[in-house]
Amino acid sequence: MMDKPDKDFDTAASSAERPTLKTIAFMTGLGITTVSRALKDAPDIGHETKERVRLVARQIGYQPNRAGVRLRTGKTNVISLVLSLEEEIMGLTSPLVMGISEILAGTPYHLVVTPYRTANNPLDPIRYILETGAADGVIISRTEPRDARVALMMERNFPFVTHGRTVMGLEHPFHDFDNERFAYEAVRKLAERGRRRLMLLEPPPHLTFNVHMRTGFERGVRDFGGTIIPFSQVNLDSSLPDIRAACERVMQSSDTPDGIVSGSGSGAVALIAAVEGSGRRIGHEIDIVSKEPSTFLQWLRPEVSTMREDIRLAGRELAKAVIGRIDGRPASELQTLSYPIPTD
Amino acid sequence: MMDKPDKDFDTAASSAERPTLKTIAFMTGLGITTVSRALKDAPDIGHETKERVRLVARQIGYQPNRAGVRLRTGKTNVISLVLSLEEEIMGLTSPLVMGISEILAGTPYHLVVTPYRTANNPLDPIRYILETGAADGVIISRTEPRDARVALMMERNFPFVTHGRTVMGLEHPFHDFDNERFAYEAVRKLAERGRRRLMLLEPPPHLTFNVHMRTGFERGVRDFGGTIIPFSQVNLDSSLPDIRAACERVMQSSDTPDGIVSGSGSGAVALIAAVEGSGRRIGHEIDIVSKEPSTFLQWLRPEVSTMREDIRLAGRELAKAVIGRIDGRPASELQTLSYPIPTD
DNA sequence: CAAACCGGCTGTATCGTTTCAGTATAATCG
DNA sequence: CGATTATACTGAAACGATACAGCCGGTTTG
Repeated sequence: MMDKPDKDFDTAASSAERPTLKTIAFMTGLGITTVSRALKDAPDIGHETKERVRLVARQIGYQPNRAGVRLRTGKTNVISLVLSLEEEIMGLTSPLVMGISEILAGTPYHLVVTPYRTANNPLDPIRYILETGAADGVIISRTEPRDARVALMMERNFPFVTHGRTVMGLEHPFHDFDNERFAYEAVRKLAERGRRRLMLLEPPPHLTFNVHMRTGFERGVRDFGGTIIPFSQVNLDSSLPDIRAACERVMQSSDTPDGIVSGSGSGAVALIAAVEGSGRRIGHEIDIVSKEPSTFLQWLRPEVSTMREDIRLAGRELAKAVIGRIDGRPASELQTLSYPIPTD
Repeated sequence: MMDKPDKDFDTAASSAERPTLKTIAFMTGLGITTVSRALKDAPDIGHETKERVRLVARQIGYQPNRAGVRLRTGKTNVISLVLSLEEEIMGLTSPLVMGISEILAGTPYHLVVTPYRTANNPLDPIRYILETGAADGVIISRTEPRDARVALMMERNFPFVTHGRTVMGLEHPFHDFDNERFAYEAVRKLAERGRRRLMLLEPPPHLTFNVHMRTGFERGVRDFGGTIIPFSQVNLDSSLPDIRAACERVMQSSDTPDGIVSGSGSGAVALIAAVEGSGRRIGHEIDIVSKEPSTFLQWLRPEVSTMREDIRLAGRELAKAVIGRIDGRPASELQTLSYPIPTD
């Protein structure tokens, strides 16, 4: 039967097993406590001892057991990226994840993706994280002006950062793209081409950047002249076929635009299809300015004027901000804005 | 100074703190062990007792402490998605992550994104996970025919799934898109339009699906007739400007194609730009067939024939496969293929 | 009728780490 | 010189969960 496994020769120095503090303690002849404190550079450990411990630790490739640390201290070394499962529509998740990962790679933090269905309460994942202590910090997007998630995490004093700003008189870390500027510059471009009847494919109304983009748009129209063609039946969250259909309807109405601003690259695709479907040619009867995440439009429709939003950068900034917050830096130092990048 | 925190009224039943087994044990009057075993539906616990425990647990919203479980059992409840930081190029990370999350949402598993730089050894993240026991299962992509990561994980008998197949006589879980079929059908389409001088923008040579796609392409050319215009200076990993430049060169040479197959949507964009830049019109002097991840091309260049690859589905299949493997199901049951989706 | 068995429950040890409250030795002080 | 203090180190307890080896009262068995 020979069932008894010949374990427990692991008094300390076994080689196959993963090294722990105990292993180092045995090898150096020190106590576990001493090793622990030496590795954290505590002031009450002798200099030479620290050196010795560090050397051994490096040699045997010691890495603290995450479960042990987490159980004892509550520190998870996890950053949670909270995403709507439907977010894909905008396809901006890839670069965001990459940007975050890039920063986290140099830290002990792991990135955990925590999804939720927009149908459900977006507070659910936040509650989960708060209640179970699943992460040390959270990154959220689709930020609303009065965002319940922000309120909740502020109240609990939990480190987080938002992709997008809020309007609730609470100081918290954020990174945002200057959508107001984008829209303003977009209108300027259209005006320069003599366009006067302007239309905006806007962000979903409940999200903060809806206000920003519309503000920029309206300010542009005011400053550069023109009229606004309403187009609020659809928004950037609408399906592309819906956007296309809505745009086709407008193009067949009596009140048609000669300039369109699109808040996203994929939205622009639908608009282009609709516009061209109506027999109009971009650059001739009508102009379009779009935000472009990658390099698509620029090549397929050079007539469409674009400005880039660097989402990977956003990821990096967001990661730096949460970590900053976890490290106790004040929120006011962790608020950054990025600007439209010209794509000539 | 009133510094002493009034903790430790937590003998068991405190309400603010997160409930543990101890809490339930106190409330039910049972031992901690009993509660633990009752919740796992162990056979040696009375029926009524189980009911009682379950009821209380549900009432107070008990959730096992992950660190506790992990420390004791080694079970992490983590699935690690190992990604190249440069993978973004193909932009397929979003839907992949969404698909995986969708499945994981119904399980205790969390999704951790583990990045690496392609410059470094792709084995690094695998070694890290293996050595630190950072996950219960791994999902890898950019699979090679003789993939060292696969060999390593098989040897250690560690649960994983590959996005793409290998050719090393080892039976392991995978999900793959039938790129051979895709290329074959692509050639068929071109042939139907009378195209005879065919060119393929192929996957990176070291990845398995390079072989698949080329096999399908070559089989198609053989079956439907035509000649192959070599185009191996660039591949799907090349930058779009590089692809464009290479394609422009070909279009100016004496040996020009009249039909092109593109292994990716973004690659197609570069090809289109080059082709049109050379004065040729798609659908007239030349035809292009492309794989399309989203709905872009179809609308901007309806002349380009496309077939969709459902990456979100891939994410779902991959997630199901790792979990299956973790649950001990044989690899042979966890191998799936998905097929090109016509985009009419 | 003692022995074996069974159902249902529980105490203890353990995973790896950190915190707390020390201890031992040597140096400093009045 | 005894008492204080600093320096360098250490054992025990705890975080929450699970595996293991019991325990106890009652029934079956030979």
